[in-house]
Amino acid sequence: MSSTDGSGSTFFVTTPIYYVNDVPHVGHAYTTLNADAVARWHRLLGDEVLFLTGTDEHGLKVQRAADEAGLTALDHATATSDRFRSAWEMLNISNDDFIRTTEERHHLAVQALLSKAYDNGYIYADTYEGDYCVSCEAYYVEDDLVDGNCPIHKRPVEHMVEDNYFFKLSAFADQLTEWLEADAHSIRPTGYRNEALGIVRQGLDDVSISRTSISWGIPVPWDTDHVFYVWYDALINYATAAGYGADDADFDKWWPTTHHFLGKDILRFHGVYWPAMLLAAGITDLPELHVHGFLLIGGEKMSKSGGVTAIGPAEMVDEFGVDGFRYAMLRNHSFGPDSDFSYEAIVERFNSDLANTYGNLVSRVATVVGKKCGGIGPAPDPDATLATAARTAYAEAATAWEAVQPSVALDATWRLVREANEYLAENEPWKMEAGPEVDVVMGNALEAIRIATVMATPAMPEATEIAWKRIGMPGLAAEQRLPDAAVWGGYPGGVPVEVGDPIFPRFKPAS
RNA sequence: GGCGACGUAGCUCAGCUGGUAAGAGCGCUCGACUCAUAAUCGAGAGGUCGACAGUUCAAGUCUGUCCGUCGCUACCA
Repeated sequence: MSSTDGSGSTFFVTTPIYYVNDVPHVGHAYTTLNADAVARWHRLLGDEVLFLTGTDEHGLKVQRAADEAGLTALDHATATSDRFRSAWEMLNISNDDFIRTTEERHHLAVQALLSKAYDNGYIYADTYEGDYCVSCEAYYVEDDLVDGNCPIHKRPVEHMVEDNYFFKLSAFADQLTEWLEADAHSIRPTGYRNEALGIVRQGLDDVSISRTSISWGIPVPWDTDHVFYVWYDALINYATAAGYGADDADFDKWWPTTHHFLGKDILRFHGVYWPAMLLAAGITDLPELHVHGFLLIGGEKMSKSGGVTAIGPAEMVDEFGVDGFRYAMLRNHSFGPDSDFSYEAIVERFNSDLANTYGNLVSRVATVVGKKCGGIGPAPDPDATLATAARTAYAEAATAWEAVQPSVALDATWRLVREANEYLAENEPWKMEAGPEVDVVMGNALEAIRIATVMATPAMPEATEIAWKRIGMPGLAAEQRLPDAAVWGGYPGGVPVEVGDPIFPRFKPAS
């Protein structure tokens, strides 16, 4: 199940598929960046990685938005889907696949998977009558309504009577409980696993999974008057991309190593409904979930309905650069709990960690090598004291990445960078005469930079390549293979070191 | 109402199954250095670990109550 031994395991990692009616914001970026960083770490380990993101495009809300815009639902979905695609390109997201739920391959997989559940007796027809909120695309019981309005959108509900297909969620309570209790890695961090257990314990009702009132969806194959309700088509995207129903060998290869990244708001769907659907279809390998909290602004939730201004990733990238933004997002927020997002915190982080500690280290080392070593980076000393720091940093970072704690991993990585700065202060190579003594000091500093740079590539794919070239390393930092590349002594020596402009110029707020 | 999370230095947070004299980064003060991006290095100040009670030889670390903040309770990461 775990795939971090670096021996060519597979690793399938996903983000949620984002609803096309949304505009990409910092929250979407947060989930996606964490998944991306973990995907990149696994590539460093030599794992074969399949990293999936995409867009969720069915449902009445999309259809109505398209009507308003005077477009077909598909054209509208395409236009909005592209906003996510370009946002992820801008953020250097290394997804291997981008799925759209409107794609043929997805329709086939959904129909195949749910047909299987139907054949297995877990889907049945029934009539549903109730008050329906179009915005939610959900029924409400009277107790939930606020003055006859939808409690979320505060708009009138519509009374509807529908023949629906229902998923026998109630049949899976025991299996879900067993899975959650037996597998400590089923849902992490643990708090969210407990929440999922709580949901199951509170009792599971069967859920309606089809609609006759809309056509913008995936037809129910055994009754084409119906389309599947958007959530039940959406979740299946993960299976689609892994090859479900299309390529059994592919599916068998990827599915056992599935890791879903998601925010806590959709824990119910991913931690309860989705595993039950898989079980209903006879798939007993259940995914691992990595659940994170919300980014808060001034302690308040950031969302449309929360009324807090949503911030676009593009403006953050304009301010801090792609890698500055990526690093700050990963380093400032512990993966799991809610945490405060602030511009000031990013500025602090950028200046402290990137400009002062890492960027400045590269600059000062390059300059001294230029002056004392003729611009040629010397080889490190195999027994340098810094070697211990490097070993510790790698061990801690590797553990943290494995546990999906990027902030911890980067903290560990930066300890090595700080120790390199300390090492220089202790040895004062700029005071020495050119010769073997300086060479050893500078070789060690360069080696520390090399190792830290490899370890930082998941967070900063561009800047690390610049640093990699500066210190004269051939190839790409991202092409290195861990753990070997983190072993002390990999810096070859005898290669040219270039001074260049600061990689991260210190940030001065516009004000 | 139900379920849950959180409350540790000015700020953001680490502190696993209880046991060396409570930690890190940032910020602040002082000092050093001058290779470097007004960067770096060192030293220091600063906390009765939300409150109360309990369990224990021993509690941020377990139990209970309370106070405070927040979230979820079908569809916004």
